[in-house]
Amino acid sequence: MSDAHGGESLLFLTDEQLRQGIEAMFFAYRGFTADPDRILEGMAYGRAHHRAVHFIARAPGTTVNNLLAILGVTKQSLNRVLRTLVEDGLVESRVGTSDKRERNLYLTEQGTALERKLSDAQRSRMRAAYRAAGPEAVAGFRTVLEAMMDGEMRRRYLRLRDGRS
Amino acid sequence: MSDAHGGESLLFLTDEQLRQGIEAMFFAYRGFTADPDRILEGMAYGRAHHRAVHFIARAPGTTVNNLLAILGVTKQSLNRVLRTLVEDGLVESRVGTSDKRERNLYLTEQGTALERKLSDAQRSRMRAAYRAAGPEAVAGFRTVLEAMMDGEMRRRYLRLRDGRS
DNA sequence: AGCTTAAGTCAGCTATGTTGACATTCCAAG
DNA sequence: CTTGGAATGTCAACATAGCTGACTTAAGCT
Repeated sequence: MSDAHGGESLLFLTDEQLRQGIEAMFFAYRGFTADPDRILEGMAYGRAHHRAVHFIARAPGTTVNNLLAILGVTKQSLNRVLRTLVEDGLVESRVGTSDKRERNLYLTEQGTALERKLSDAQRSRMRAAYRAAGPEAVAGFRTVLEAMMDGEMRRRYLRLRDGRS
Repeated sequence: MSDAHGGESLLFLTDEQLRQGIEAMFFAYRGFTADPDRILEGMAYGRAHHRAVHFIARAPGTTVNNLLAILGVTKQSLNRVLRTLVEDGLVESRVGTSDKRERNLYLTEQGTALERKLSDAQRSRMRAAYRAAGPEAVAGFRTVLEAMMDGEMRRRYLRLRDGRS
């Protein structure tokens, strides 16, 4: 238990420190989603559309099933979002080539434009935070976040990150 | 646009790095809320109840208005949550002493029990992540999160953190 | 041929957020 | 003392985004 942090105080593991971390996550996540949310309000879209568009941009040609697993929602929930995106011409759904039961999802030019707009806003805040915090803080930030993920989600995250999608 | 990666260690500011940070936030937040969510499902409560109970435990006697500002929701939305908590005997709402228009909110014994259960689960994951990442990573984690908050929320967070609540 | 899988759909439910309108209570300023 | 405004609470109506369950269609596999 009391492992070798070589004389380190373990003060960062007190309940008080943990609670501060919890609250930091809560408030930071609000900031994290604030800018895209602002862009989306007034459009007929919400955070769910943002997430779908993000991961389609991230892995073009991804299947519905894969997206379901990444987003962790039911197909009914995703389908509602996806349908509006396809109807509005932001997403294209092509019948799979090898397996025709599958649908491969792609952003249209219009979809790409929206994705870029949302992503620019979110990256811009991220960049400001990273710049203010410095490279070492950023490395620590990533390390803790990865340790906080559920096992299944961590695997998905790493696979995406390392391009083994 | 074509931001100079001027040969230097600004590698952590590339769009690719920022995107990875964004996805890390997304997946980590899922883990962050997973354990309390699991406890709450089946009870008549949800994440909104958890948040209310958390911040009442954090600052006993807080007013409804203060809670509204911290949670960033409308009073109607909070009121629905608060009402069920009061009806179920988890939260006590006392008329303010100096200003009788205000209501001061406190957890009952029962409310404290639920809060502890939720908080234990959430802290436990946090502790595991902190332990795995080490003190320096934790410091960086906190630094980046704070830099990511909106100004108003950062002020609230710091006030809570430093006990100037 | 028959089972499984991928996707999509319909119906209905829940949780959590939103506006808008309004009542009550109380403090404070004219 | 009255009036105006602030803090709180309530009611109604609605939107978003999640859920379950039941079902269809088409395609692939054994």
